[in-house]
Amino acid sequence: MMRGVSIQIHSWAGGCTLRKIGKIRDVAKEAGLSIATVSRVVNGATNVSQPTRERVLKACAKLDYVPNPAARALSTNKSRTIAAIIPTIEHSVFAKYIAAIEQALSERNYSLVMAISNADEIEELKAAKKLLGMGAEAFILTGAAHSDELYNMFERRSVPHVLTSIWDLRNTSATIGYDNTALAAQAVEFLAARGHARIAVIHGPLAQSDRTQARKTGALSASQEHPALDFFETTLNVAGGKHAVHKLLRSGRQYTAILCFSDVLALGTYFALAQAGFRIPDDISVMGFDNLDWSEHVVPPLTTINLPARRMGYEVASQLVRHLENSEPIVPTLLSGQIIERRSVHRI
Amino acid sequence: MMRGVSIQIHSWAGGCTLRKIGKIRDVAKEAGLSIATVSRVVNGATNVSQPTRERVLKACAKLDYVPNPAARALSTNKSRTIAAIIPTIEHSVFAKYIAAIEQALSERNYSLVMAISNADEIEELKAAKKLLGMGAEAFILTGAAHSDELYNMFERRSVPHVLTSIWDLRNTSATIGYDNTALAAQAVEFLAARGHARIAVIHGPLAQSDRTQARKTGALSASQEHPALDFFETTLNVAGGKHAVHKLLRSGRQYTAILCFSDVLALGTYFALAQAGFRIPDDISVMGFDNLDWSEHVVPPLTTINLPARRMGYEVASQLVRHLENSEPIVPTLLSGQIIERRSVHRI
DNA sequence: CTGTTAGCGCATTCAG
DNA sequence: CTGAATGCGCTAACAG
Repeated sequence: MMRGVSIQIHSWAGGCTLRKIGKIRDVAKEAGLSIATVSRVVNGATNVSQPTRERVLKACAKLDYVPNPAARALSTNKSRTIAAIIPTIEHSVFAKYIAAIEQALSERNYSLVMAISNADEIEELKAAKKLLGMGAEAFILTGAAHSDELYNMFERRSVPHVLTSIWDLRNTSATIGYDNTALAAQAVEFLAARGHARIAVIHGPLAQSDRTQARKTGALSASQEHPALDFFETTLNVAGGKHAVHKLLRSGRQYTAILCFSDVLALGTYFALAQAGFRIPDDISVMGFDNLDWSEHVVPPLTTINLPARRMGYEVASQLVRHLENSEPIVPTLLSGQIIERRSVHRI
Repeated sequence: MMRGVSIQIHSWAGGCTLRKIGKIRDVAKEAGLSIATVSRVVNGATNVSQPTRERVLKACAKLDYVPNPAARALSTNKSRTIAAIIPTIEHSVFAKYIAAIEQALSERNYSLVMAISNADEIEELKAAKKLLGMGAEAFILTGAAHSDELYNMFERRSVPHVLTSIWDLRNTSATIGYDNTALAAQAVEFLAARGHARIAVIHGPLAQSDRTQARKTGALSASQEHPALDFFETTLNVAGGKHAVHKLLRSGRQYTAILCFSDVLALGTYFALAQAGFRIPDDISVMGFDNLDWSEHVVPPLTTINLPARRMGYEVASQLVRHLENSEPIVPTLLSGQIIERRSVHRI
């Protein structure tokens, strides 16, 4: 191993005086104190006299001292790193959610390592192993459907983890999220209350998402024969929404409303309907799920269900940090979503 | 410090036999070999006999051995962590880009730590310091506009970094991206070639984005009085696109085409135009920038400029890893974007 | 091919 | 309030 030799091949680094970046020992020498004292002030211990503290701080500044995170992690057995595994980050509510987690973690001086599982349990397991092997202290997962091996690994190593985007007390892992079942039921009731008796429901792949499954269950529980519900499964993107509408139109059945289990699908629905010459909400009502930032700006503004994505990210991150730092238990938390009534649903 | 004591308060962890997770010494003991040998096979050294290797592997499996990343990082002075700072992750091409980086890094057993700067140099600097203090070995930035202090920090510590989403050889830092100026010029030429003589250009905040500035420069350079260009600055989201169109309509000038410097703005444009009773492209043409995944599914399908976001993410990640591992230089790379002609632009 | 050993940089006892 | 000494778990010389 070449110790102390730093190779430098960046053309942009030429011509500058590169003082050596200080380690804790250098700072101690510079300040004429011991490394223990330096460590104390750097870590905010209170048992250091004010003059000493200032001497150390000055030395730190002079040497541009940044504690080596690996050494610190090795010594404390804490990496200050939390992992999040999400099914996808593109065109979805997850971007919002991840942004919130990142921010909350950042404020607490933690870092986020992220992996994308593509809604695949095997990929997820692989990612989790890698993340663990990179020092993640805790995991944020989406939904409750994960491989047994993943759960076993967490259990075996006592890795704190929380399940998000769902609300399911049957689960033994801590859960912070919203109740997809109840929310979908509310959506159906909302539509029924406005006189819709035959509703087409467009949703993403059931096999890949227990959130979608929960929503379907909820919709079904709210209908009980009335209103009549027909389900159309499709891919979870704008194209999928369009295809589903085409199919639904060809089915020949007369729907007065379309409920989409994602705003992205609703956007596709808007375009397919426009193409087919239907006006929203006069000819047919459309309702979404997610309340993405553009949902209120489509025409007509989309009636949808607001999901507390930001709040969820914030809550998960802060609870996990509290747990890691003070061993506070993770308290299962139900966050509320709500129907945002705009202009895309008509009363019949 | 409490060493070796792992606190466990997860209700879900009860009832399972928690064998102690092995360290390298435990594995060595289990296999009846030295820790050096274990280290060798774990790190894929070739100078280990096959039988020995197998004994080690078996012991690793038995003890569920995962090398401690902090110890490894401390010893090798390498964290296998790369940082990316992006302006935003929501509703944008950055989600796609980050997904690509994550994937490429993941394949090489690196991890990505991400921060969101909200297009603010001060926030960015703060984030970079934190990320550095968390062990990031290299940085991926967006654009070329960064605080001097950030550049100095990188120079002083010899931190490899690459600027992305732009192409600017005047810059001293390595750059991997696309040529916003040229692409915007092409867009204007494309429109001009189809007979558009008066074009409204809608774009996001210039002050926050040198990419937007470059696009404006490019558009201007391609017009030279003809076609006539009017610029409308707005917020970079669907609402912004709508507002800009409202303003542009109120201006009273007759535009035959609207060029949006982002597909997100184009989406807002679609809705504003629909609201105002204009048909695309019969009454007015619309062109975008980004080629987001839904762009081909809006109605009419959006003519736009494809940005190589995925390829860029992949390229940056792999070059950075090669640089870190083999000291290969980062080669400035221009990736090509191209006009995707669909149905939203009319020939006059 | 395998084992012994010396740090990596830091936090934290334990003395003083 | 401050300092000296120990070890976190691992990699990489170096010896055999």
